[in-house]
Order: sequence, then C-alpha cells, then structure tokens
Amino acid sequence: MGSEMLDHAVQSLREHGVRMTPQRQAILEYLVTEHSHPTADDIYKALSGRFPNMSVATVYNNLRVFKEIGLVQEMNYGDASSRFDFVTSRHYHIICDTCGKVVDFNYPVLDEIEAVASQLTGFKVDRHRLEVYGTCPTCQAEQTHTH
Amino acid sequence: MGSEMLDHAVQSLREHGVRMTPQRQAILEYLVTEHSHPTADDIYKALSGRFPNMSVATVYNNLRVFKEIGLVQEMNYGDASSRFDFVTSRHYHIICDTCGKVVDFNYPVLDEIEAVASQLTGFKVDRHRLEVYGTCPTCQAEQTHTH
DNA sequence: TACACTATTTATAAAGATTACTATGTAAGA
DNA sequence: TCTTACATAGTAATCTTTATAAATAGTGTA
Repeated sequence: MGSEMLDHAVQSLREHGVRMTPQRQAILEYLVTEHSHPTADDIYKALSGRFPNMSVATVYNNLRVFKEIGLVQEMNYGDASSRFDFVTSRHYHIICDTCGKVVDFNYPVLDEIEAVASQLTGFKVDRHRLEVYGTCPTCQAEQTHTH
Repeated sequence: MGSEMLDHAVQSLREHGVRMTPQRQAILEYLVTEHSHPTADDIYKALSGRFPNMSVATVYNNLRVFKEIGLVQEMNYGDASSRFDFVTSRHYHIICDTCGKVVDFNYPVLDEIEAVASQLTGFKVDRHRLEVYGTCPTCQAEQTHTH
C-alpha cells in the first residue's frame, strides 16, 4: 500500500541526511497518494489548506531534493510548467494532446535502444525517457459528437 | 541537399496559406542548415546581424507556425528554454547530462510501443518521443582526467 | 530536557522564457 | 496599383523557477 512506499521514501531521505518537516512530509505524501503528475503549483495549491503560510519555494526546494535522491522524476510535456511523478515501478506515459491528461502504461524497458545509442554515439548511457502522444478516449468521444 | 528540404518546407507553408517573409525565410533556413537544436534565443542572436530590428516575438511566432505545420519539433530537455529541431528523417536524440550536447542517432521507429500504448489506454496514438541521456565522450574523458 | 548547530522555511525579489497586445509594415492576389 | 489580411516590431505583461536573507525548527548531544 501507499504508506509502505512512503515509509521507504522517508527512510531513504533520512539516510541522505535530509530532515523531515511537516511540509516535506505533506509534499511527499501528496506525490505518493496522487497519481496525477502534478505541477509544483498543483502541489502548492493542494496543500495551502493545511499550510496556509507555505511558500512556493518550499515546494520547489523539496521537489529538487526528492529528485536528487531519485524519489521523484521531473517531466516536461511541452506545456509551460514541469510535472513531477513519484518513481514507483518502470512505466511510460501517454499524454492527450487535447486535454493534457497523462496516463501510465506498462511496457518492457527499452534496454536495447540504450545499447544502440551508446554504440553509435560513444555516450555512456544513464537512462532514457519515452512518451507517447495522442487523444484520450474522452476527447475522442467529444470530437465525434461535435464532428 | 539542404535547399531541397527548404523548398519543400516553403511549399508546405504556402499550401497552408502562410506568407513568406524575409524573417520567416531566414529562420527556416537557419533551422534547416544548423543541426544544433537551437533555442529561440540562439536563432534570434544568429539572425540579429541580418535583421537588426527583428523582434524575439517574431522568432517565437514563426516557431509556433512551423510547429503547427509539422516542420519543426519542440523539445524540452529540462534546462530552462525549449529547443527546436527541423523534422527531417526519423531519428532520436541522446543528450549529455554534463554539457547538454545533443546528438542524433538513428534507430528503427518504435511502432510497436505505440500500438501497445493504444491498446492498453484506449488512446488514439499520434506520435511518440524518445530521448536517451548519458555522458558524451568528451565529458567522459574530462571526468577521467580529474578523477 | 536544554543546547547548539545547521538545514529548512518563509517572504520577497529577481531572473529568464514565453506570450499578449497594438500600431505599423508588407506579402500576395485582384 | 490597390486592397486586405497577415506579419513584424516594440514593449509590456505573464508565468515559471531560482536566489537571497532573516526567521524558524529538526536532530544529535550533553
């Protein structure tokens, strides 16, 4: 369940000498609980009820810390602001061009392309990133209605 | 050669009712000629000699037009500003985490993953985007020297 | 528990990229 | 040439993200 991932994340943070604060805990919880690939502003707004005085900078600071430890992945889908995703298992994303919805889908990791890229370019490969773009079922339906 | 691609691009623009202006032509030429994945500012600076009065907005406007027609692809590699790539053949990019260099490499198009993603999510798939990250040969050498 | 040290938060300013807006200019067809 | 709609220049505004400094609060230790 979610709290297990959360505990593991907190432990990972402690091992890196990162202090636990209520704000940090809340941001982490939000990322683990929500699977909505939120922007920094999404998180800020979602937690502003519990932390009325929280600064946007705190959200960014923590997201950076999480990223450095590898708990969180930053993504940029061409729209203005970055989106952040709690790293669980290996999955890829498919993004709706019309409404911007992001959906996970599982697919065997593309190890081969990393090997090929390394051979062709001489790079030492660390990771890759793959995103698929299209139209989600909801937007397809709407486009059909209004033909 | 390059002028062939350029002609084709110009024709494609005309078919879409887009007028050819000297600035537009120059931006297009720059994108076709340079294979450096420039930012909007790169283009602006490169052309400021020929067009001392050109506005940054003109660069952005044209890049948007080119994108809408499908001549150009916008990419965001996590750093501040977007990079723009003239669409030629199917290739992918490998990016150096250390110096930010972008290198093309060819690889068979990943059609299968689009099909799988479509099946699993119900999306109508349009395209995908894949990037590999690592360390380029130059930066590897430097890291070895300073060990 | 109290203390000390330092990371963290807050608040705000600043930077940087991109977009919006309006008057002026210009491409392209009649 | 004339006309019209589109494009450009110039600038302001917006938006995201980072930097800064003072206040606050975790965490280990006595």
